[in-house]
Amino acid sequence: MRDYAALLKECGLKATFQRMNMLESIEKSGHMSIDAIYDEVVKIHPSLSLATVYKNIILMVDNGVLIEVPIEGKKSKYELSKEDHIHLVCTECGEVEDRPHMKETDSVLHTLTHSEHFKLEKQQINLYGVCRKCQMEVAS
Amino acid sequence: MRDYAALLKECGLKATFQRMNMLESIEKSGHMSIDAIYDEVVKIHPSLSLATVYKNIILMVDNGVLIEVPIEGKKSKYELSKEDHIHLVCTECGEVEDRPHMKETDSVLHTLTHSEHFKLEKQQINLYGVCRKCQMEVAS
DNA sequence: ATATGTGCAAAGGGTTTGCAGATAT
DNA sequence: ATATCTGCAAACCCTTTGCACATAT
Repeated sequence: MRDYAALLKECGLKATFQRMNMLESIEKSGHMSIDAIYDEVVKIHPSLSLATVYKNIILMVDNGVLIEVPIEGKKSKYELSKEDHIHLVCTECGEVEDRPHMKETDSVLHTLTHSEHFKLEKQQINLYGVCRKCQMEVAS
Repeated sequence: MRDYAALLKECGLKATFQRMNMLESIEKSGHMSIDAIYDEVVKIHPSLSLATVYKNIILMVDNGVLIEVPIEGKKSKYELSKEDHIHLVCTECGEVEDRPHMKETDSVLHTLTHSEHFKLEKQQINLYGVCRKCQMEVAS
């Protein structure tokens, strides 16, 4: 659990309770949609407005505090910024899990983009499939 | 240029002019948003409805004729189904280019998911950055 | 003290839906 | 001939915006 207040202030954003609670929920869950964030934080802040959540998501993505994870056929989820990693997206339950980004893959992709004269800024690897838990549930 | 009529009939979809023109536009362009598809096809079919485009996109994605390419901060684009490949997404002009999927990467990802007991269905590698053309324009 | 942020309500835009007429098979 | 598809218009979100009040610094 990080120092959310410091994280926000570094970007010139005020450390409001709304924002800190949003970050805490997101970090705890890992990856959340905007609705899920609102549902979670409104429990603590009954006066929270969905508009505030939208505004803050945009601000925090623009400032690099959050990362958007676009997902096929669904709404984007958001996660705290961290070093490159791979997403395992379960097509059954919708859960997203992180896995360490692998050096072999990384170097291959850098070589590819370098030879293309493509100025690589960010990579996003999403693997879609059925997670262990959902496989077991189907079996039972 | 494929046989769009056959492609559609294989899925049990009727080969209408609207659908075939959509597929032709998408294949020609490579990757298109829904709006772009509508703008292109309505030139040929002035009576085309945006609702028809939406309905057909959903149908063709569900039937595996099209693939959705979700993109950070933007609306999804759609491409014809083809074997796995990498997307280079230009953050300046928004263009998406395909690159062959690399065997090294592929085997690493399969190893990873296998060891996780994650039943891999589909992989999606998006590399965001500035394409060659946009780099040159900034320079000039 | 003041620039920012929040909440509300309204506006805006994208997407979906229902239905009657048209079309592919 | 008939199941499917299209186009239209309305409905339905989700998301954004403007503004007055509240809050962090």
